[in-house]
Amino acid sequence: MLTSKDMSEHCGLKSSIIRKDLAQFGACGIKGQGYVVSELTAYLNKILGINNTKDVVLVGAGHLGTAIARYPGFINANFNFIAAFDIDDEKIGSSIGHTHIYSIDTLNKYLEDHKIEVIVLAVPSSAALDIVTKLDSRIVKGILNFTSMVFPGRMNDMYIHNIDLAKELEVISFCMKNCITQKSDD
Amino acid sequence: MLTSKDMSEHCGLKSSIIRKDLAQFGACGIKGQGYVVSELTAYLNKILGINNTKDVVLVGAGHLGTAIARYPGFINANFNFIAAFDIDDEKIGSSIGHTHIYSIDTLNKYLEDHKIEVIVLAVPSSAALDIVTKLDSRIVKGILNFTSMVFPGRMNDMYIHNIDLAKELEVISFCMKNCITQKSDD
DNA sequence: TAGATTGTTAATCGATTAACAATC
DNA sequence: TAGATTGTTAATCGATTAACAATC
Repeated sequence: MLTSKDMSEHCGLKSSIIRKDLAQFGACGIKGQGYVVSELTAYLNKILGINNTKDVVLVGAGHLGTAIARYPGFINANFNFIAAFDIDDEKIGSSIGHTHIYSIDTLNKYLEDHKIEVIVLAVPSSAALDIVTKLDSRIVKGILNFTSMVFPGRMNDMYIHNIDLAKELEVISFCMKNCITQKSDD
Repeated sequence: MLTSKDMSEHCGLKSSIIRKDLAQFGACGIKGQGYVVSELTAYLNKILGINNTKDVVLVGAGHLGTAIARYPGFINANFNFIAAFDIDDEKIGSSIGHTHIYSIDTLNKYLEDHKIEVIVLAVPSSAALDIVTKLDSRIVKGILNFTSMVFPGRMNDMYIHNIDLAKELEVISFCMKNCITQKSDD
């Protein structure tokens, strides 16, 4: 059991807005008590669309791709790297943990056969555009783009979420310079 | 020369707010003309505190650390990985590009000797807390934390910016589920 | 019942926008 | 000068907050 006040203390928001937002999504607290943790997490996962395990595919098995596939947070968020793809013959046939590495030439067929909706792109930026344009947007609906190539947020009917690691260092730099207390986003 | 309208078309914000925000920071456009690109970038870099090259140190030279040090965006943002530190004897003595890898035991002395204000943390989460608590907060002012260990936004007098790669996949998942058009953040 | 905390309202606050005088 | 776009104002919009009746 968790109250809105508990949550507010953890994340630096006022308790009233936590109650309001949860109510907005229809989450059901118990008056005088708070929120049942198990119900709440299930509810939030459902809102985020991660209530059941989702298979995703890694494209690019270099250092960044390997780090991503091994990143512990993805497992907690119910994401499963079902396969990886690379252009390098040395890597094809090997594995990152339980994730097998296939030839990039077989990517589109794999996506179609396994109905993969989300891919994680960690190839050199020079290769990014070519891969993205060849994707079948009837199959792939979302791309998490770790390359420094910037794509529009939406292309065809695919969501593309651009991650810019350097931007985050700029945030720190700005905060240090201006003595801003960052909102902790626990 | 760039107008607020040009910028608004690129990033999906209204031109009025671009003018307002730039004016707020004191950036100086030319009425009837727009903004001189070179002046504007210099100004924005100054605001972000990245107008001159800043040396940062990488802690953890595994896959993630290596990928980060090689990430092209950091160079553009004037960040220079002056050194890397790892616990693994195999890695110590070798390099990632021009970044030499030293023993983690020498980290704090190095930070002090070189007056390094920002470190990038890419060690296993189990090692994160120990490293952070041993840092000298009179020297280090900012930490970019790529581990899945979550730190408060501020500790002692150090800014800690937590990066959660998995969170980004949740964002995509949510957008796909709710057919939200993401704000592109070019 | 008494105590506690939700869900919701109404009030406040801040951020976004449209519009336009200033001026290059 | 005529055309264009800034910087800024005043109006709008939405998000945050405090407060409290409802109720577990």
